[in-house]
Amino acid sequence: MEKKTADKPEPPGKRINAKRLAEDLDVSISTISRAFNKQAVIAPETRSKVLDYADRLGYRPNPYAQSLITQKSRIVGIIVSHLENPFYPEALRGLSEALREAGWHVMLFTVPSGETPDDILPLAISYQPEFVIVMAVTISSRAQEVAERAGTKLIYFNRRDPNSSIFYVVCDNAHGGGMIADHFIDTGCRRLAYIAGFQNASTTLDRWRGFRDRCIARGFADVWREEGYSFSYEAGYRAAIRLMKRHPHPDAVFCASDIIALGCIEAVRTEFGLRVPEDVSVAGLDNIEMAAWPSHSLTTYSQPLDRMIEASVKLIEEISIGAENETVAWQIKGDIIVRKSTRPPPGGKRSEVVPDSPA
Amino acid sequence: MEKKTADKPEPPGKRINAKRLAEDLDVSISTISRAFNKQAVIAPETRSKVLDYADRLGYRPNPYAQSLITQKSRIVGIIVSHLENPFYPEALRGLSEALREAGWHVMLFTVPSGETPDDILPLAISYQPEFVIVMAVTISSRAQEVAERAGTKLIYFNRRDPNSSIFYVVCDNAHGGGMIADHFIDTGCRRLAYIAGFQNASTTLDRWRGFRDRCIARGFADVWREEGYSFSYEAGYRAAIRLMKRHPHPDAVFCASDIIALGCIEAVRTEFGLRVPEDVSVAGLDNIEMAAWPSHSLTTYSQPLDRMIEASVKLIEEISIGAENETVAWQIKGDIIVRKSTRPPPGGKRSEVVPDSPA
DNA sequence: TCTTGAGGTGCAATCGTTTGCAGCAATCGT
DNA sequence: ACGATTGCTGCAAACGATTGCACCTCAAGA
Repeated sequence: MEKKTADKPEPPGKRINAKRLAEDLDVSISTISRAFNKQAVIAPETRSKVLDYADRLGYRPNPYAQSLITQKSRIVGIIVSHLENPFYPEALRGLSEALREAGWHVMLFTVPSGETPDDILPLAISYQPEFVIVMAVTISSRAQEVAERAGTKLIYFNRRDPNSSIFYVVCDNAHGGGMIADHFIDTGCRRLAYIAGFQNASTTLDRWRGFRDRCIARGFADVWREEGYSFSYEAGYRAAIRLMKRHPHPDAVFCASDIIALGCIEAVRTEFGLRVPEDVSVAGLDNIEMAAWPSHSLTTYSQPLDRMIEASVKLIEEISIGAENETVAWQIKGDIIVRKSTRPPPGGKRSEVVPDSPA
Repeated sequence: MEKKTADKPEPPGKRINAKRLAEDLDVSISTISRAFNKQAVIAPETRSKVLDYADRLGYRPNPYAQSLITQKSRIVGIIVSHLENPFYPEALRGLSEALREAGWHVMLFTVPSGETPDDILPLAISYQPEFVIVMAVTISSRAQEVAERAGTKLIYFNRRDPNSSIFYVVCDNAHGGGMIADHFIDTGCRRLAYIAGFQNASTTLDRWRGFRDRCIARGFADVWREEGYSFSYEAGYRAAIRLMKRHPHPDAVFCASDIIALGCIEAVRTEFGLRVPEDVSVAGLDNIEMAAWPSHSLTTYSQPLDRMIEASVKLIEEISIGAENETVAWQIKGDIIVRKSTRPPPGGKRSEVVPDSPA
């Protein structure tokens, strides 16, 4: 048997693999494999010998071979449909980083306008991710079956579907709606209105429910509702125009998202010549970064993004190691953030006194 | 040999594979494979028989086995570092959709603040994507070698590195700078300034070069330059404050990106009580969606995103099929879009007369 | 001295495809 | 009528890892 000296010159071509390392180091392929596997039994000095040499050669175990044999991909797919709403890039970034830290790879699937998540899901599962996070509208039950058959688990992020058993992570939207209602009423607003997003989105519904219920509870039974049909600046702009044509027009508008609220404010100002907040208070929900810009200074209810992300990753990790999980849903409370798009409280105090100038 | 009837009841467990189909249909595994491979020779009726049955069972070839044997992953990694700049979500969405249509899967890698693309690249190539699109700062030459050794090709998007041979796709930033300079000068501005982004980014440099050169060519030799240090609203806000403290203060500011321009406008208005565009013209470059909002109505130079994306995908496809490609770089011209953040031309005409109200 | 066990390593089967090559039946030209 | 061609299909060897099992060595205990 020919004795090999380690670190022999690169034979041309041929991607380097475990076999190559094994030959060079006079060990078996199994040993190479075990050196890379944390819980495998292997002599410490053997492991470091392998790892060092692998490092010099730039060797890493082939992920496809690994996935093939272990039936695990360490891939999480993310389906996102509305990147034009700044909340989603923020969420996407956070999720991507947190998943990466937890050792997952992220595969991205955007939903083109005109298509539904249902259309994309088959594609998303075609690479057999272990999980798919759906940051979008809901998935039909038929599509859910397809995913299940493929062995892919679905998780909703910022969505929930009361009719399905899909795990979800959301902020407490109803609580948010309630807080905004309180704030409006506490600051003397009386003609209250809501601008909705997508009609059937759980976010639209929950925020509306929380808002309206609190209004009713405090004696304001007829809250106006205007459909926005989507979560976008344009939607807010147009819905606000329709809404403000009422007589009397509302003096407080809760928008189903920050980006809707920004469109709403703009319409109120330019189309009706009204002042915000003197004539109309406007609040959103999300607390996107833009909301803090001085030009907007939007009162809003913050989605606790960090904790939502943390919960999502935790959920994935637990399901992944097979812990039969009783917590199928996370609903996390956020905080109201009062800025200058709503009337100041009677006392004149604001929760954020600083004029939000960039630090 | 036992005769199998097609469509037998699901044996429990066991992900279904080509072998299973082959047995059920009394053909070989090769035939199953060929049915899915467009250019394989196979009798049309055999193919449709296989495909139909596969469809009923929900079978799809295992991508890991495919990648393993073919040494191709059909995966494109995208490294993006600044999702808070709305240009990148827009670009990301477009790229993601175009790549998907071309049959590629997209793996997303975000660069956490405090880390560089160099830190992320090893991770990005660990899943052996065939390409990695870098929408971020530049990659060191050491990291480039690592990628090359792993067989992954790098492509810059909206970046270029004159010192490397990495393929890139950018818009004609220098042309953009020149167009803005012309516009400023044509509309009577005389004290011209530039707010930079990241100091060493090619975008910062090229836009500056185009802008300054044209200014000089037209007789305005001393163009002021203020560092922004990053492409963000806050950076623009702060840089504008420093810039406007000059005496005399500038009457036209070209910002290295739209998002910087928005911050700049806000600072000019709130910190100095000046009017835009009456006292100061402000222009950006990118033409992000927000730039068209009535509240901003930003004059800018549009990045031809669609064509840049098209070029990127074409580049990838061509390299992928081994066409030795002479076009290693795409530099695509955009258009100036005059809105209301800059003084109107003497004639009073604007290229966009419509007040940009959401359609 | 012999047995036992622990620690470490190698063998070989396996994951689910692709693809060059060989084989075989049917068709064609002469 | 017969060899050549064409059109399909199957065989079997990869691809590059993981892992249960067997085996070997050496130290400790009896």
